[in-house]
Amino acid sequence: MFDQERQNIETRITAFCQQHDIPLAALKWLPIPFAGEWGISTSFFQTAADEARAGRGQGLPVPQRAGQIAEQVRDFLGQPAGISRIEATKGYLNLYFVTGEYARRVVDTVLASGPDFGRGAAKNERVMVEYAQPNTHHSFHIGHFRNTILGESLARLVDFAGFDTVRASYPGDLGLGVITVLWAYDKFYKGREPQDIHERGQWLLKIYAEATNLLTAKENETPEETAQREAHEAERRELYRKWDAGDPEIRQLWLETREWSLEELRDILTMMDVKIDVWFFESDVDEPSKKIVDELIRRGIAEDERPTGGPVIVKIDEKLGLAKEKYRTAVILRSDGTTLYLTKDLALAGQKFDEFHVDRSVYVVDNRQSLHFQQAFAILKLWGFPQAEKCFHLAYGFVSLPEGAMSARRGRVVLFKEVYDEAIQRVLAEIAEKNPEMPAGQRETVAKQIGLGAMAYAMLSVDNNKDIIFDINEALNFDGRTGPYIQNAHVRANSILKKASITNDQLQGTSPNFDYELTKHEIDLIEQVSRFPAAVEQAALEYRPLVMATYAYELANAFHSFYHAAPVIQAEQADVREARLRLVAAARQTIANALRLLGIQAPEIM
RNA sequence: GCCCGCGUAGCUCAAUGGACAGAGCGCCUGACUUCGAAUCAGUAGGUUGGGGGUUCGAAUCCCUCCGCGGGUACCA
Repeated sequence: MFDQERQNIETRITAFCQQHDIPLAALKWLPIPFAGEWGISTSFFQTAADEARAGRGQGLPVPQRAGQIAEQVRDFLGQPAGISRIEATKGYLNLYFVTGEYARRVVDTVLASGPDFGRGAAKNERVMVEYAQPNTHHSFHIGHFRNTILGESLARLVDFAGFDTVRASYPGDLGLGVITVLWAYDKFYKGREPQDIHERGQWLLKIYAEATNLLTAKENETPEETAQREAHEAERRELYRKWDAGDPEIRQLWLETREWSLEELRDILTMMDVKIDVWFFESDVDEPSKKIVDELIRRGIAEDERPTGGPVIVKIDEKLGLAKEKYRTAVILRSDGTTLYLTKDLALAGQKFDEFHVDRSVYVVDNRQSLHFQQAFAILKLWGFPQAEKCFHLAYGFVSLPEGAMSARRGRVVLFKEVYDEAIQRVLAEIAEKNPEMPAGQRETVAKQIGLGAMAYAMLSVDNNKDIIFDINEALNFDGRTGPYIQNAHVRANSILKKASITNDQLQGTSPNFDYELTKHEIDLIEQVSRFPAAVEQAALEYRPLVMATYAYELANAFHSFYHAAPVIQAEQADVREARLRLVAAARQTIANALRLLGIQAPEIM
């Protein structure tokens, strides 16, 4: 936030080093890691080490020489504008800000920018984020939730950081799993579906588990059972054949049942406030992907082994001249001419580049598919797409249960909707206990905001490449490092401002005066607020919502501490009261912005 | 076999080359006639899986070993 001042000081340090023939290494600036004072810091270890290596050292050990340079620089800089004091210690140079002046500038900037505080400059690059890819004919489970909240948060981050952002969803709507549900529905359950869209989704899941059971060979089957199972299997195969041939009746049934799943998906996305820009279906890229295989064969990238009964393959390692097996050999078309997951992903990527002109493409998909994406990106590169370099698989650890992996086949899944309903119940109970005055009409809305906030934060506050063993009591914890903790900070800030009956216009009208002796808690809070733009930038460039999740907690924590330690409305001096009111407003705004980037709502009361 | 990921406090996790490895939960102490206690302040808890190396400086980078998970030619 104080780039200009930093620039000026950097220029002067560079000049000093040139004068004294010191080979200055690139300056890295960090916040001073000691609470209570506020400033920036850099060190001269690298410079001293470079100097020694070049044989130009003074014969001193590196740490000592670094300390010496730091002291000389301190003396040379004197008292720059906006800096209250400079300290050279243990090879580090610490620059402490004139707190009042910087505090005012931070708070002014936040209040003037409002919801745009922290927004990055336009990057002139288009990013597509692909997430929310559940299979149809199933229900949305807690693993899909991790995927969706991760993708949505990332999309909001890159958008806010200044990228032109396109949100894409790619539901899997074909394959044997889908056909299995169609078969069982048609044979046993036709017309008996529940009307509620979530009940219907769960019902489809039950049918799938049941059908899989019917089609799986058992130990000690009687001959009758075996015959029965084989008859079922033959029916399923026949159904697949008819679907593949485009049988109108089967296609109609397929579209109708697919729509049930999509209705459920859209409803959940609405609850999560996710707005997908582009829908790709696997079935849409099935045919186009076959043409790509032809092209890859023509250009000598793929090898067609079909004449000898084999599939179409790409020997990736060989094509790249790698000795060790890394990408291996990928099959891109079955020997019977039907497509694979990889085939369709090639076609999809082609569409993203050609039709949507994306510069970067991020795939939010679980880490079991890492090899798949490495192969896909390698083939795209061989195919000649320059954007292949900017394709990124955001792999995340899959969500499992204490009793093992979730399995739709076995019906062993934790559904998003079950957890969501439970979350609302728990929040309502909490409200009844903690805030009995809350009007009945508001409770449901607030319960949704808090319940979803807890669920989202539980997913986002863990690094994406870590597996999660889902525990509902952990996910719906409202104390400590959680979504509700951050939301509560927003509510408290809001409550103070409401009680002071101060309007936004009044807040913006005058500039706060922070010329009194600021407490440690005020300085900490202001520092956290000022860090927000950097946190946005880092999270977006590293594709890591976790960075924002961690930041949001630290900001809320600074606010809660401030809240207890520093009276606002009850401040004795009028100027302190005014300044703190504006600081509270700035904190409220920053918390709201941070929550928004995590896909979490910022409630007014709770 | 090979490839990828992970291993940090009792538990769940941060910190990805910088100053003393930080939080939450749990344990124990305190703070509500006070701007909302879904909160705050404090105590205790660590040879960062083992060993070696690079570096002024390593949880972080390199090598090696151990353990766990995932993947590994016609599933997605």
